[in-house]
Amino acid sequence: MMQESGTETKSNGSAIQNGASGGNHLLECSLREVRSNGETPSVEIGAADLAHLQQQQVLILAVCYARSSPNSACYKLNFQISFLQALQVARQLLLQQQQQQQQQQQQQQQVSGLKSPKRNDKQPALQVPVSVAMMTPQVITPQQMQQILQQQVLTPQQLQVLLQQQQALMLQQQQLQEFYKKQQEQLQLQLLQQQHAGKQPKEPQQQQVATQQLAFQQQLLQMQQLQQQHLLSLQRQGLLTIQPGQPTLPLQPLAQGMIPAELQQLWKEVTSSHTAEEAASNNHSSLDLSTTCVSSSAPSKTSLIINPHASTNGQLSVHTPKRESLSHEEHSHSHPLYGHGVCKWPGCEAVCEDFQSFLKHLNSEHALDDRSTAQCRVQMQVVQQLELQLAKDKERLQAMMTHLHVKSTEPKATPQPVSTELCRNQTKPHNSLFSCFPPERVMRSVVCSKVCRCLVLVGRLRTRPSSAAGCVSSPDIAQNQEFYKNAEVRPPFTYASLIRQAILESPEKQLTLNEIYNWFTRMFAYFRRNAATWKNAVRHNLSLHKCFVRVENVKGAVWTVDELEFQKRRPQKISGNPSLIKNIQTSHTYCTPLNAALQASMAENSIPLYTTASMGNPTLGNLASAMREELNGAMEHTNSNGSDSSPGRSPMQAMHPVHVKEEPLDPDENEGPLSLVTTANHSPDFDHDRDYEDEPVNEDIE
DNA sequence: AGCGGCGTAAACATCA
DNA sequence: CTGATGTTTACGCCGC
Repeated sequence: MMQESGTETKSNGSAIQNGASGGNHLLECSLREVRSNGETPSVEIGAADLAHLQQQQVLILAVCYARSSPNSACYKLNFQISFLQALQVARQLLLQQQQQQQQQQQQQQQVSGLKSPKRNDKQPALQVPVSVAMMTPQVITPQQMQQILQQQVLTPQQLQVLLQQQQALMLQQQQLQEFYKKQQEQLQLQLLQQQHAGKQPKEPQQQQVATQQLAFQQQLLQMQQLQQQHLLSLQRQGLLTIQPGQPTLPLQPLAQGMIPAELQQLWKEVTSSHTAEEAASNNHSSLDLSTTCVSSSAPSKTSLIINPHASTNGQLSVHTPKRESLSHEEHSHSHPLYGHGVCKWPGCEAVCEDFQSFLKHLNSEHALDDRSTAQCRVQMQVVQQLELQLAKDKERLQAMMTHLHVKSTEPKATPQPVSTELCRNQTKPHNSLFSCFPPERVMRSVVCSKVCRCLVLVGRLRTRPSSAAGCVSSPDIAQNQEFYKNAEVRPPFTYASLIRQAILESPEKQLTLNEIYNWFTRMFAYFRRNAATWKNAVRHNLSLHKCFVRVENVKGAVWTVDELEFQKRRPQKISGNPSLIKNIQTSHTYCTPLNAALQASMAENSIPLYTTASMGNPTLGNLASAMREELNGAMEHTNSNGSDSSPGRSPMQAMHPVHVKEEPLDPDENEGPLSLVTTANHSPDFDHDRDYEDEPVNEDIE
């Protein structure tokens, strides 16, 4: 996500830069025009002209910005910010210019016929706004980034509203711009006439221009008020957070760059809270993403604050007593973790009668510990995935509309990240394994709870798709299938179970080794790297386990599954963990794979936390929330050593008997998860499977 | 602490 | 000789 937004920022920046350079060119040309128009123009005219052109330039920048990459949600808000900043700059320019004009008029009236005094304010008037305007798209301030990040949780409806409002504002702005342009032309004409025709000021015209300027200024004021209302409206909707001490129009922090530490902090803050207050008061704390999240006890909106200097016992020290004294009534209604008398901490839902009790609950139940940290991370991933999902769905919508309304045109071939490319490939026929499922499996999955529904399909990779007419799979099912397909998260299943699944999915219930390889790489993004390692493991498992039988075939050797041996292979005991049993009972099994999946995800991301490589693929919100829910229960049993992110094995084996009882229709279920210990000698190479990349794998076609 | 399951690494053999 | 395939052993981690 960060990479994506960074790219957008970069592209937007270049777009603006182009616009800026174009604006400079325009400015120079206009200057030449003015100069070539006659005699040496007066400085006053030059300054006014410059200011005018600067304003135009700023507006051009905003328009260029607006049209640079219209697909991105980030972009829209980014543009909103830049647009308003540009407007602010334009307004300042206008006021400045009007002051100059007023001075000029006064001087002309008072000292008629005299040459205007030279001013040296030409350079500042030229340079400062331009530099500010050019800086705007290049340097994303922390506040902007926060707004951008927060904005990414918008619903499509909100985005639509935002876009409409933005367009309305742009329309008004354009009208104002035209009006102002005309006015400026008049003014120029008038001044030139004054210069050429003599030293007699023409009062009526000047008064008319002054009146127009006044009207324009009022209009601009209204415009600004409208924008402020717009911002307030956004703020009210929770789309924007404006710091109390900050001007409504975020002009001031333009010169601030975004150092990585700030980005990290912002990311954490945004993903853990909905306010920028703490960012303002804690912007000194640079931090590492590997540090743990801290559950805040502050009564402010901020629920999670990252501060490496904070004490690690959960008693947060970052919030000030002053903030503590903020009215609870004000925050109780907007605390993201409290609503309707229920703690909104993911998976908690503890009933808190009032805000005070909620705070107590928050401090006691959600203090800094392994569980809260893990939940925080999961929440971050959830947000991340939702953002990606939103972007993907928007792209889909665009493609659908394009397809339905512009049938003849070819779909745009926009450059996509590898992950997105893979996602698109899923729609190809040979990758339709997960898009269609036998109806009975779909029905069975519907019976399960939300949590389990994700896991059933994630865990037991589906069999062949039925005919096209039988494709009744719901979107979330297909999406769930796509999770491991796209996210480089280690699947929570053993090699043996995966091999078995691959073989059983084949029409002949037999696969060659290479076909097994291909199945792995096709179904799991995780297995598209470190091929030597996992392929060795596959071979090792095939040889090791008696359940895999090598059969000499005409085409060579194929591998089959001895189901009896496979069932015999695992010890079947359900012991110990009461909460595990509870989980099994309450969730109709299949939940432990989720736990393992979650932990796998965490382990995967704990080293390069939230890299695009590991998380840069869309996945399901429900899976993520399921992971959260599962974590709430599962984390209770993990040891308290936070440094150990290796999942250990969830007791899938223990669940097996229960599962068989509850779902007798399904003989193939999950087994023990893959050991998710991330070994240190994992080579960082990206050894993509050649088979996967070179040939359109389709073992299903016999 | 020991056991068993599992993943990983590696050595080795066989074969095309 | 090389690479794919298959077998085996060793080791460490983890849960029980």
